[in-house]
Amino acid sequence: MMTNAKSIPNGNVGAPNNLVLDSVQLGNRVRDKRKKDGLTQQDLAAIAGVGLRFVSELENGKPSVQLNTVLAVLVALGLQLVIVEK
Amino acid sequence: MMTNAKSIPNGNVGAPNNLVLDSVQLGNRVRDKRKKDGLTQQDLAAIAGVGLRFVSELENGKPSVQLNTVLAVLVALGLQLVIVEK
DNA sequence: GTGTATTATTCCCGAAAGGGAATAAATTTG
DNA sequence: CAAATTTATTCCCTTTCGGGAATAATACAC
Repeated sequence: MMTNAKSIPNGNVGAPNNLVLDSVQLGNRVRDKRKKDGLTQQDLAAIAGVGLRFVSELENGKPSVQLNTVLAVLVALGLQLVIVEK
Repeated sequence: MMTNAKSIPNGNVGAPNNLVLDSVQLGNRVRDKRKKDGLTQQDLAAIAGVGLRFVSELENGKPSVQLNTVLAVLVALGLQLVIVEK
């Protein structure tokens, strides 16, 4: 069942605004933005040109997703990655 | 030979400071930081716990790298990913 | 509650990631 | 320039991604 981590009725699990990032936070950001945009995983998958299964796995923090596919989803949501010095 | 993109004696190919990101820019960021830290690809690979070949491919902008492996390298370099709304 | 939409998970499977090691190519040094 | 170091690429191989489709499990209505 993929070990819960969200389940807060609200939405965003933690993380102030944007900033920092691991695969779980990435998934949460994607989910939040998708919902804010009123999209279903199916919609997003179609727009990004990826599989529905992938969107689900991504949102649930699967660590071994491929960068290009992730980027396709981010672009579809109007999100961008940035690198910062820690 | 992997289609050049760097070759500027200096270092950073473009991109103001940090910001924005696709796999090629990611590779350049990684390379720049590694050199700034005086590390060899071999060193970085060892520190990050990934293969030498992977570091080479990553720095050269291979799009289909896996997120977890990328993150391992970024962490090894003291770098972090951030998501921003475009 | 029952039914419906949304999401999570499974199966099958082809394509590819990525590790180590060896080798080639390129870059740096003396 | 030659020698040494660093980086890029190839080979072999095991593991796994990720798509589609079907199914289960949730969440959301009414």
